[in-house]
Amino acid sequence: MRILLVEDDSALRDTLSQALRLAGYGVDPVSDGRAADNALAANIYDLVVLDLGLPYLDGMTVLRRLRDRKNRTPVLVLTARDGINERVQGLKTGADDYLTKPFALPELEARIEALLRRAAGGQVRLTHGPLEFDLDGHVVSINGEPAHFSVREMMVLEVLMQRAGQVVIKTRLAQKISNWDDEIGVNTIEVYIHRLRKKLEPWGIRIRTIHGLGYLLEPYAKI
Amino acid sequence: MRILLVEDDSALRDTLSQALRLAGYGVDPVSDGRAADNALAANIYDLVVLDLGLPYLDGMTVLRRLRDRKNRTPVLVLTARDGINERVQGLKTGADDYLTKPFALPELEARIEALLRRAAGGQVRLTHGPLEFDLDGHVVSINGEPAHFSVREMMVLEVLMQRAGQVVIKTRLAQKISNWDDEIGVNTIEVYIHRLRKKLEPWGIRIRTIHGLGYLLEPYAKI
DNA sequence: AACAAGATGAGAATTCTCCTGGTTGAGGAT
DNA sequence: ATCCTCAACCAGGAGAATTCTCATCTTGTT
Repeated sequence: MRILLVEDDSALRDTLSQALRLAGYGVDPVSDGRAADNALAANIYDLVVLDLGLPYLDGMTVLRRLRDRKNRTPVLVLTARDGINERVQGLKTGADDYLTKPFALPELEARIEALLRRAAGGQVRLTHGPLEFDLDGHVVSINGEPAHFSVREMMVLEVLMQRAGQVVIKTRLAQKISNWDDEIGVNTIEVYIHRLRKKLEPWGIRIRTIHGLGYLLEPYAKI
Repeated sequence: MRILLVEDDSALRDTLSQALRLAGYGVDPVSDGRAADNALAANIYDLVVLDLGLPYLDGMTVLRRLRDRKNRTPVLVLTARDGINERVQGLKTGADDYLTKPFALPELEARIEALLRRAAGGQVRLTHGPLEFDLDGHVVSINGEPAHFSVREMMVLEVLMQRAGQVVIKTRLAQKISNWDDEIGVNTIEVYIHRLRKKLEPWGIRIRTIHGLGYLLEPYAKI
């Protein structure tokens, strides 16, 4: 799997490319829009991670030029926290997903995986009784009815579902969900668990507390 | 199991190496990045505990150099909570786990165990007749039914099961359970043994007392 | 028998969880 | 711009569960 990484901040570029290599991808890091455009014209990539604020040639332009060449390579856009409009514009222009900085590295990896899966035609669903979680589309549904869950709620739920029947330690949950520059308190996790319970218990899906350790998604049993 | 401990604060280094030795690991403590780099080039370790703020050679660099040598030894990174962005960006890079200071010693030990298990491949299940203990998932079940055990009860049970049929000295149990600083009385162990017996004897699982020494999980025999 | 070691039940001390409510900040609507 | 809504996060206190000690009783050893 070959990824083109377009990011002008050199520290971040190094960090990301090393992380992605460790995750098993082949990474070509470039630092400006012109280099990205050239690389995309000359090579075939499985995915592009594209920062928007770039020297020489704007990220948005790179994306537009790519799509103009009828190239459907998945593109994951990185935007600054306050680049609200950019995001909307990016999705319109043909980005497949976006992530606002700062983001948690695991989340980037998760989204990359999801995009690659989608591109490969695969669809990944976690199910637990009447509960379904479409990781690609970030959609949760119960009994086929789409249900509303916030981003954080989904993150917690995803971890719990992936380890259903096993204890997930609270600090581990906190780490999975935190951004990379500050960790959230464990109390926050408790609040999300509380909210998830409110939404899930009416459907017979229970999250058990393991005192002193964490939480566990109980195996589903019909009532 | 051989652990390289890289920590420049001498007090913490001593504390940790002592604790890890008590937990049964072979520990090589070093105090700076250069020493760590040399040690890693010359020896094979099962795990590295790596502080990031180091003299002579930065912890992040040690890690990168290690990975550049295609060395996959698990690395657990320790970071200061206030050592904000600079390192925190890179710390998730190539580290297998990380822990922010200050941390509780039991948590460090738990994560070390988890990393070693993961490196050894696969999940660990202890079984003893109808009793099953999934260490990673922290789930104990009897005859397939999940059973409720408190954290401390699990700790004692784990040691007993790992050395089933052999005598476990009481102080070893006490030390497995004790926290950072304060030791607990021997009677406390007796209480937990008592509780375990109450839960296990109905299923024909017996813990024998070896007077003056400790306890022993009897080989399981059907009734 | 006399002493030491262990078992046991009860409860105090400690730790953990749950939940309410409030602050902040982003994004959308007016 | 300004207001509004909603998500994210944290603080704090009531209540719950666990941990651990103590006092007492039982068992084992010499």
